[in-house]
Amino acid sequence: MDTNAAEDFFKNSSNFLLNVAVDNVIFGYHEKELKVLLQQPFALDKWTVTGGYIQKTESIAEAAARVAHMRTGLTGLFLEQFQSFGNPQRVKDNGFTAKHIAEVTGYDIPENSWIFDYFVSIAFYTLTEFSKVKITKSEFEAECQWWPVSELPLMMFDHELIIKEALKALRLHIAHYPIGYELLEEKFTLPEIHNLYETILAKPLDDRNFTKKLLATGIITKLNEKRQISGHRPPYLYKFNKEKYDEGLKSGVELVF
Amino acid sequence: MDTNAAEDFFKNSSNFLLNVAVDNVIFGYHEKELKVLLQQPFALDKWTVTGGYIQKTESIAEAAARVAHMRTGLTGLFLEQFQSFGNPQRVKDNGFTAKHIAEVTGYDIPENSWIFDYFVSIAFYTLTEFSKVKITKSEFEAECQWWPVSELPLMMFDHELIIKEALKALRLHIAHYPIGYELLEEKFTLPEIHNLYETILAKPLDDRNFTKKLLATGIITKLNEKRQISGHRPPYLYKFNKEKYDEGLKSGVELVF
DNA sequence: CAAATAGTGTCTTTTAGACATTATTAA
DNA sequence: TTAATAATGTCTAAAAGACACTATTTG
Repeated sequence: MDTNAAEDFFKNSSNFLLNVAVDNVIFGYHEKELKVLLQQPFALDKWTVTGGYIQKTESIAEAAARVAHMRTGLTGLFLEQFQSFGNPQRVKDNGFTAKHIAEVTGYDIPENSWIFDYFVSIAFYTLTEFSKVKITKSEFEAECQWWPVSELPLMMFDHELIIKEALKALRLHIAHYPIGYELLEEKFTLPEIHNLYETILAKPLDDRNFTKKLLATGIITKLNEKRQISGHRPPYLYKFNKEKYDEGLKSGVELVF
Repeated sequence: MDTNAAEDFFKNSSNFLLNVAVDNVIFGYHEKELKVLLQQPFALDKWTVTGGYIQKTESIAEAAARVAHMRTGLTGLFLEQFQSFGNPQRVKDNGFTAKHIAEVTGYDIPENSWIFDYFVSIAFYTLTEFSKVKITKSEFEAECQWWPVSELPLMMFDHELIIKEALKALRLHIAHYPIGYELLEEKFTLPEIHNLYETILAKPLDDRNFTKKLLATGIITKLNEKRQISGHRPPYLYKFNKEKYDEGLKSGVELVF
């Protein structure tokens, strides 16, 4: 998109739905930390979750997948719609004005551009493999990077609330469905998946009871290999039993910790 | 609204958000049956749940409450947002066209009226006292009445799916939060609340275990009165312990049956 | 053999679930 | 005394939760 095309974009929304958009809270797990992918629109000083407008030819789920793909390069993400946010004040921010954006970017944006309208946000969250994500920012973003959910930067609009609610939904989800397939390597150890659960739930889980319950579901299978780690006893590797895992996604697996 | 005002409404959406609306699945409980309030737009032959457009000055929750109040006369309803629905096909229906509506109603509606646009629906459900609802239909509806959820009429758009998903969400909700305050009279008997749970969950619940668990939560209190019913042993009356009930709404009460 | 972490079993308490008899009222 | 429905307790099985020692590797 060149500058003229970009400016046309702000004047004319003809390809997109008005007043409604999607936002994706993209979670990644890395080194015992839960992170979320944030972007900085127009080099403003606040951050937002990744999101985008809905094309007139696509469903809201398709829009969420398309937007997530643009930022991460990943397809086939498991996107879970968890809540919609809408009130006249939610996209008002003193940094998000035509004047300010023009100053920072040089774009000539009409004061009454549709992008400043009341937008209802249909919010999704997803879990992705941190290491496989190839972050691609759009021309409208200054930065796009991972942030630990426990140390978020200053957020624009109601996006801090959106992340909080996404986390709540994720923690509810984890009690009823298997998780981890998108977050761990193909082969992983019990301490690794144990850590993942502890990180997402933000509380310690007794290792004996955790292992007992997880193995009882049958969603993971022990391999005849160990991870090579020096200095102490090497842990066994496991992999997901994809059949049981997918069945659990459909019909539910109680894993209350 | 006179006819001119109505026709202006179809041409000009200026007070409302475009491409996004709210739909309310209003559940009522009556005589051991769970019912849902449906309306018949424009005297067409299909039914929809109650819904409406969002004003530019209100939040989506306020819109849902306003629309529900218009139909039922009730305020302070507990409206629970459970899912949003959006795809380009969802509001296409061969009965829902300018031509057909003009034939049935006499309104002169432009073929390209905004009401035929792609609309994302933010869906809520609520539980109300069947007997206290004073149904008020809008001028755009031929009928508005209760239907048993087990015997729905022919539904327009994706509204049958919306009701199914609302029921799913309600049944999930009932396992984690107290319910019934809006559905029963102030004083009620154990068999009555037992029946309510059986109806919503659509399965029989052992009366001894049901009573044991429900009483253990402390959300209901036994009164020193009995309901006068002739021909057999009269049941004791109970009322909700509003304090415990409200606390349960906030922090959750596990009542898994 | 010391350091570091992996791996595992038992006991207790709580909860869920199955199940049948007695109580009260009006006619 | 019969018909109708209300009220209630016990036993068993399963699950949750607390808890601590042994195993394996490297340096």
